[in-house]
Amino acid sequence: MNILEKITQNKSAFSKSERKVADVILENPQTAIHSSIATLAKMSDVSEPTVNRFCRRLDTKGFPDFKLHLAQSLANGTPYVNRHVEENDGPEEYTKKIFESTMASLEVARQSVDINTINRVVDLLTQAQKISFFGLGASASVAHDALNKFFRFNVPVVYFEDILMQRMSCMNSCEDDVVVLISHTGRTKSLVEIAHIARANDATVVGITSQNSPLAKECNLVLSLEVPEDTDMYMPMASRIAQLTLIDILATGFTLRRGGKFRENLKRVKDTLRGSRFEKRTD
Amino acid sequence: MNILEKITQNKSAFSKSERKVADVILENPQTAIHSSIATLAKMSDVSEPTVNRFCRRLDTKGFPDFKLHLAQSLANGTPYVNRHVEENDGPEEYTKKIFESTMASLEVARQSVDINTINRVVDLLTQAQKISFFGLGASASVAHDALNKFFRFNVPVVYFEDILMQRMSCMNSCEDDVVVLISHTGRTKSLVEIAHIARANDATVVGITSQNSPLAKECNLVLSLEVPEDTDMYMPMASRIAQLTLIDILATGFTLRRGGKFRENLKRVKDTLRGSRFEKRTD
DNA sequence: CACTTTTTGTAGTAAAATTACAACTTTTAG
DNA sequence: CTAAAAGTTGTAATTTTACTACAAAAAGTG
Repeated sequence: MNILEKITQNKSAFSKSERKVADVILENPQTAIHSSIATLAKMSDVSEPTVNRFCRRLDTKGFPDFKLHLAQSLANGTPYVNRHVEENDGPEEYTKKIFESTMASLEVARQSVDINTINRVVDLLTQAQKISFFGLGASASVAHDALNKFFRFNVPVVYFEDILMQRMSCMNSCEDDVVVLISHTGRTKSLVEIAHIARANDATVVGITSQNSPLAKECNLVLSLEVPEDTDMYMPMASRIAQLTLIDILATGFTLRRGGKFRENLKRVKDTLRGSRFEKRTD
Repeated sequence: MNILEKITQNKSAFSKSERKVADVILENPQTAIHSSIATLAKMSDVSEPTVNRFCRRLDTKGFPDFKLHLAQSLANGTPYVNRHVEENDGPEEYTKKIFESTMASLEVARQSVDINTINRVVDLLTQAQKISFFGLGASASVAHDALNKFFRFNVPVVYFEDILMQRMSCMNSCEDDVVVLISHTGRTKSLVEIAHIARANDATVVGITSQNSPLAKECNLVLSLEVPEDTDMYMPMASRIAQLTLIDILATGFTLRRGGKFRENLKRVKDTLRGSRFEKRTD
């Protein structure tokens, strides 16, 4: 239980002054653990007992105990909380916030992902005759990335941006074909339709989408990623990073399943790129 | 600096009573962090100042500070490390490793990134007449993603996969145009050439690449990301996640620079997508 | 607007940690 | 072997820190 996340979660349940304390701590947790209750109270512009009450509200025994929890959270490797970028943030602030939010989202994604489903999807992919990756909008670039990875495996892999091409491709799919559909919301109509078409043609449909969405319901298997999306910017950010990481995991699972010989093959694929590059100076 | 290891190491340098304290703490560190100096002194059968001196000898400010260090050491050590996937890893292991490696890489990227350059690139982008994003191979999907983001800003934005199209586009570029080139290695020949062409036509060239690479040398500005790439799989993984995060940062900086009215516009862009989606049930 | 409930701060109290100093060991040089 | 020096340890006083009780203020509620 990361106490920093706990603070952000319970933030709405706090009182006005308690929220002041929360803000100061989230802003600079490293300072917080090295401060006394008096200095922290002054920094937050509240009284000492308020700080104490704040600690108790987080199910700690008191201020020293709270500091211990905080210290552990910081050491835990997850000092990352999803904090929204604000109007007046300078480059330093928003850079920091975006990096941290991304890492926090990855942590959440990691915990929400189902290992068994991953294993089954890897199974399917290794046995597939043809693999298709489709996504629209922001998820298109994720599908694009998946193409780039699986293409190296010398498996027939398909990727289209055009929804008509996607439809036609699915129409021609058959058993032993795997169609991977990527959508954060899982509510993009044409993608749901594609899922339907693919299944009607006996292909196996895997969704990288959110649970219980219309798309998820059309899929044979769902790799759900419950990532809190930063909606302030009206752009998908954290969700597609999580999706990409999932693609990495599937690709890795794929290569591992194929064994050592297969990986030598991958090395050869990479080596053919050498001609297109400037040599690395070996100094 | 794990303090528990430090204790075992320095044990020989301790005095007799200090060693008693060390033993008690090593025996049961979990109890130690929840004890006061008095109880710990009693447990170790020494006086309170001895415990205090013991703490100081470990380069801590005193007993409370020592407890903080101890708490951090007990909190699972350092979880986010770049650990390579191995031959016999099961789904659980490689999933965990990939998530953690990705997060570790983001942490490294965050520290290596230069805020000033980000700020200057954001400056350039906001003032650009036309913005181009080009990348090849794995970086193509990053450029693709950038297109998706900047396209929403109602700025002329260009993206091509085809190197000939890329060349022609750069050939037609002029002052006030910004060309963003993405390449992990910075040694892809055709991308270096494109950089050269763009600069010859007075466009500003921004590289998202590694420092001191041939590409970096051709650029006006370089956003360098020193990310340790997992080469075991012969595929770019962590590097492109870092690149994408950088794109998020640039996009965010862009919107912030444009101010609040602009962001309402973004919301409208997002709202137009609604027709293409199934309604979210509000239950 | 009077009442209750919640929130917040003040002042006093208790506890914990630190310091100064003295007593006790251990070491070492003659 | 012993006396001075250096190092170690504990006692007691001091300071810092955290907590509690209670009252004032603010926010809800009928």
